[in-house]
Amino acid sequence: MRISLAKEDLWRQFNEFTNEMIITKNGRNLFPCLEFKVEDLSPFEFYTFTLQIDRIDSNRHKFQGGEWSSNGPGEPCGPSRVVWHPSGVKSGADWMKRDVCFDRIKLTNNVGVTDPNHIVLHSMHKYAPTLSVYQYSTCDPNFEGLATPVFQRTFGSAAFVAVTAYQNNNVKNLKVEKNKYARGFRNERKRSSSSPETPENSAKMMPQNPEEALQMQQPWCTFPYPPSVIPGYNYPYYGYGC
Amino acid sequence: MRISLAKEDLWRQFNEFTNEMIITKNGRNLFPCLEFKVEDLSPFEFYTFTLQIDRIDSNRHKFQGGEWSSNGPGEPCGPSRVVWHPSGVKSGADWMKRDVCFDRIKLTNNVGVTDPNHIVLHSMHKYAPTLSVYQYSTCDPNFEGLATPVFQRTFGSAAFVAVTAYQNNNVKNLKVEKNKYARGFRNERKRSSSSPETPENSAKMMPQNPEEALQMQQPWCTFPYPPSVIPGYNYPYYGYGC
DNA sequence: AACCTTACCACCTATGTGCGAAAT
DNA sequence: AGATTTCGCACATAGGTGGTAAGG
Repeated sequence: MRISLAKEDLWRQFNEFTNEMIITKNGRNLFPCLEFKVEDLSPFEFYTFTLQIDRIDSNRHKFQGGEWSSNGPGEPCGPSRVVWHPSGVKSGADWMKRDVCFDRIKLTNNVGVTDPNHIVLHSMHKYAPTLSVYQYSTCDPNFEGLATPVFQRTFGSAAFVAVTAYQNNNVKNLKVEKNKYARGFRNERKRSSSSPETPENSAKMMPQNPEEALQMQQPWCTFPYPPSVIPGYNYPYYGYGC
Repeated sequence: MRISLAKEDLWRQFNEFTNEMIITKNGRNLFPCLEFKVEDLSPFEFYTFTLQIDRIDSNRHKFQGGEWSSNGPGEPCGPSRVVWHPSGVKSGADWMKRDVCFDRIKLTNNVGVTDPNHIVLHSMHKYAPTLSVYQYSTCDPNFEGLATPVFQRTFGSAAFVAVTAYQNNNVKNLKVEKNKYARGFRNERKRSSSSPETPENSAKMMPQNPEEALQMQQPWCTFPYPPSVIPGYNYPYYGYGC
């Protein structure tokens, strides 16, 4: 089983500035989208994919003088919400047909939300996504018990600070440049998005060396909930609305 | 198991004029949407839903002098394309949570289409949708053999003539009035959509009496393909695209 | 001619962006 | 006083309508 973050080059560009993700009351998409390239599953075994977004340190952070630094102790970590991939239980052959994409996930700071695709985060705290893969030799719904993932990894190259407004103009410019929905802001000024505004605000969170980066792919605290395929219990509702 | 057509009142209004559905090369939505109210399934049994659109007579039709009449023999009937509901195999409890809606189906006259949600119809021929329900006591993928539906009904109140342009202004006006995407055409003229333009072009296809209508809910010719839950074979691809 | 089909169009709905003033 | 959050906004993408003129 080989699983890697898709659009890794784009993620790396954001990560070099320390990535930021907007959180709003009604929920905001991640950009880039969380998407994974999946290879070498067993074609006739069955799998489910879940994603959670874990805190990667214990601090609150601030952006000052062009760089991120600690701003005292952070909020306590609660359990991370586990989001099932909407496709539910599928064969390995089916999963490998295309990248596994969690593009319905939205980030929010509204603790009251009920939408299972919304993930509540604390602003000015650091996070990274964790992908878990569970395997079943059948999709028999009578399956009981708690599964242990056959694969689990936290992707440090997709780490970010949750914010309610962009702090680093380099990150903002790169979002405007790469996200098609922000096209309306591209030619407002002669943008210098590829050249950092201040030289010192790059590469604060992740080491440039990919080998070192791999060492960092561990969340600071996690409370994973193993998925169950018992219908109605923690079952993914990504309905096909009507 | 009780299954009925949702939005029946709206369907009835169209049916009184003889309903029409536009077909295009790239595929056109049905309006109203095919949607079914489902009650009294066994909560812990598993079900799949399929829909097909069957010819309900053997003729070609024409709209002349404000009414539909036969226009000679119709095209030969091929097998109706069976469209799985995108939710695949779900428990009765899950299915009953909301109406079962086939809103991704599109109608086309392009025989070369590959999209599994596109249904190819002949213009100027009459059709009605048939819903089939299959039941499984498990969603074990090793299940083999051809299933017999536990429920199957052709809904005559949702019958229509496939057309490339609306023939009956009463139908067109009702579509404009009821479909939110046609709002731009509502105030072009003082519309009289509720009052038929010609008195004689109503109620040609379905009897007004609900009891008689029930007798008509049989397709003229069908070639249903029972669904299989073997992955990869005729498996619904309503992906969660990315 | 008469009938039917096609391609492009204006006008909708719905939703994803960052902006910037105002509120907290 | 300063940092952070909220809200309405203009401007994008994406896609669903029937109209209309031209084509078959």
